[in-house]
Amino acid sequence: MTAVDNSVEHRPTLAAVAARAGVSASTASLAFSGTGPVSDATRERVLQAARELNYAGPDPRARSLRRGRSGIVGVVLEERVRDAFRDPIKIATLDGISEELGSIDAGLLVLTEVAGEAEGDEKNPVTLSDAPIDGAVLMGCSPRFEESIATLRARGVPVVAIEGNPGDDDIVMILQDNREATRRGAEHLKALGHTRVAIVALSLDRDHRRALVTPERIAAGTSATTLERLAGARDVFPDAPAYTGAGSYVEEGRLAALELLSGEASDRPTAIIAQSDLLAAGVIRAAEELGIAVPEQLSVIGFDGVKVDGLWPYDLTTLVQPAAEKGRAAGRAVKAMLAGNDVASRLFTAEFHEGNTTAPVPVVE
Amino acid sequence: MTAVDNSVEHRPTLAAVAARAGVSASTASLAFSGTGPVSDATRERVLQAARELNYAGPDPRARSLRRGRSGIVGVVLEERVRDAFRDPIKIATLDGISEELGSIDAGLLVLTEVAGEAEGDEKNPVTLSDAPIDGAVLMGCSPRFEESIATLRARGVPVVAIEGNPGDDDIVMILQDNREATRRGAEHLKALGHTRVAIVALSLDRDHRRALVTPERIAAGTSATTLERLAGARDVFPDAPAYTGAGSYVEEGRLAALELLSGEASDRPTAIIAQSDLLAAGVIRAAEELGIAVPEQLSVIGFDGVKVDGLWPYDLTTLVQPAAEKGRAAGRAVKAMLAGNDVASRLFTAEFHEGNTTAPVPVVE
DNA sequence: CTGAAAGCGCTTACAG
DNA sequence: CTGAAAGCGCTTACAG
Repeated sequence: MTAVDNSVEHRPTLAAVAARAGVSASTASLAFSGTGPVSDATRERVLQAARELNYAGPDPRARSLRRGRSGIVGVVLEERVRDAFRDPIKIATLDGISEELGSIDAGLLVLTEVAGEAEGDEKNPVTLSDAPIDGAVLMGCSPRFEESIATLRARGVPVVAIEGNPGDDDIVMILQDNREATRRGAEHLKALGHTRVAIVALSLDRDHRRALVTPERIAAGTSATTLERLAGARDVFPDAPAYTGAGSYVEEGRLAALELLSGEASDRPTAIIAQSDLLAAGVIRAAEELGIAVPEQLSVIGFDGVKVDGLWPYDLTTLVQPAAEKGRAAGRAVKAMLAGNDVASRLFTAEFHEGNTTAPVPVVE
Repeated sequence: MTAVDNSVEHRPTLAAVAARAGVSASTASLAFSGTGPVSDATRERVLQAARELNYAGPDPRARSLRRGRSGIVGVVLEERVRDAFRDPIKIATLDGISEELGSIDAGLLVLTEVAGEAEGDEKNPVTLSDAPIDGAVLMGCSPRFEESIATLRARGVPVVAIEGNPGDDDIVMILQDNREATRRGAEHLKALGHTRVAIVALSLDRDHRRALVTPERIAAGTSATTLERLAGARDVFPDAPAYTGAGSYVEEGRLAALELLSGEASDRPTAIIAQSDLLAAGVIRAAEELGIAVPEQLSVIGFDGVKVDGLWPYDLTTLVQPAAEKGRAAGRAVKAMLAGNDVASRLFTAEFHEGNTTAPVPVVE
């Protein structure tokens, strides 16, 4: 393999370009930024000089210092990249943010709250506390949430939180009607005659345990999203047993469903409310394995409205949350805050989608 | 919802902190950076003053200008965020990059080559040509590849390309033995007695067509990865028909396999080589639908070695590529280049994994 | 261990 | 339309 030379050459500066073009630095600057009035002839002379010197344009570092803006918005993930990006909702949200932040969808600095052993590390000084960001979007609530906000606040960086714990702070939030939406889904099941309903839940906290949900676990739960959706389901089915998966994955849904569907046909649930579409897909897989027909013998309902790849021929009954729109709203909120405007929090509504995975409760003969 | 006040306050400066602590700016700077020797008493005085003034630390923008480094590395995607992140290999690679770039896995600026209508846009000046990045990793080859490299080169930004077209430029590359690895997989099938083998391929170009592969399409193909894997399969099975999916998704694999498996049992393929694990998962789904048992009646082999969520009980026979390691290598390469070292390109090897989706060719009775 | 000075490369009022 | 000047906030040799 060829070794490539990467000696750091001396980059030319705007001053050098200006000198060669025979104009002042101010004029050269104007020629590049397109601000202020410059005669075509002069601009051309400057650009020509730049070409000759192989000058690629103003140094963004200097520009940010002078302008007091870097043009970069941080996206703070609560887990490492690999985990965060397995969640299609997070990706859709990220996509929405980037879309709003510039049609070139650029300028997103990915940061994580996974600090810890960062100390003895090499010098990568880009952390929440010293990244050159103009604003930040916090994705999801987490134990470090408060800390992150405090850090950012102290730096004067505007913050928007997506699905944080409401009332955490007087911070701009992008929220979701998790409880109400789940309740709507549950009512759909009720209307179909279901009474034996079980819940496959997301993680209640950072432990990511696979286990039955108990009142103790609920009391200790830290994930607002999980708790809200759980409450919504139990608004309609107060006694529905719930089992948490170790994450929002098909395989976790499958494992949870295998637990919940293990009983006799006569007393196993006739419907399962999953807290995400991926979990719901796993529930369907488990049902297939056990020879339980969906939706004839088991109704399944999800949450998210993402197209689960490979789920065909099922069209999942679910609550479609406007993930990309939430991202765009977050992006817009950051922009507005940067413009110095007051910004209000927003509550989004998930829409019920009736697919082909729910049906009337089977008649017992 | 409450509106939050975000008036941009006047942030204190290091100079203000120094003044309050009764020391020079130099000393205050030292107190924060931990470089140079400062007496404990002095440092404490500085930090105290900072606390009193609510100073959160040196401004990263000024620091980058002075140091000539921003601490940020750009990751250039060839498509928009939402598409790039549906590929588990890209995510694993990204994770490897971020891991290497700092254990806090921070400092990754996501950029895309999707320019186009960026002109009339609001001022988000963060593009490939003016992002404050110290280095860049190009993820995947693309038509704009050359252009991106040129832009970055002109700026003096060190570039590492993952799976670009080799020989594109004298650029540092992280490559993969796509052809040889696929050939190894094909030879495994041959050893099992298979002769009627078909290929489900990734996209050949940006068209993302679902169609049979023809010599013309190969000649016009721009995706090195697809072409290399195709060549590897045909090294062993020169006449194997190939069908391209519109992307690396389970559903695309399913559709392609439905085409390829449509014939009579007596002349349909007994084995399918898929160019990604997601495609392979789709092939398995299609086989299930058609009542073709895997691996008894159809052997399926993938590429990537990602755990496809929800594929249980299948353990896919595949070529495991070291995606995270490739990312780490890219990260390390960028770091080395920033340190002024010469860096060589690297070629990675995918390892054959024999799962339970391949078996001897069925006996025809 | 501490301070005075220079300067990173640009942009932006301000004059003309 | 163009230029001279100041300064964004910091860090880094260099002296002491």
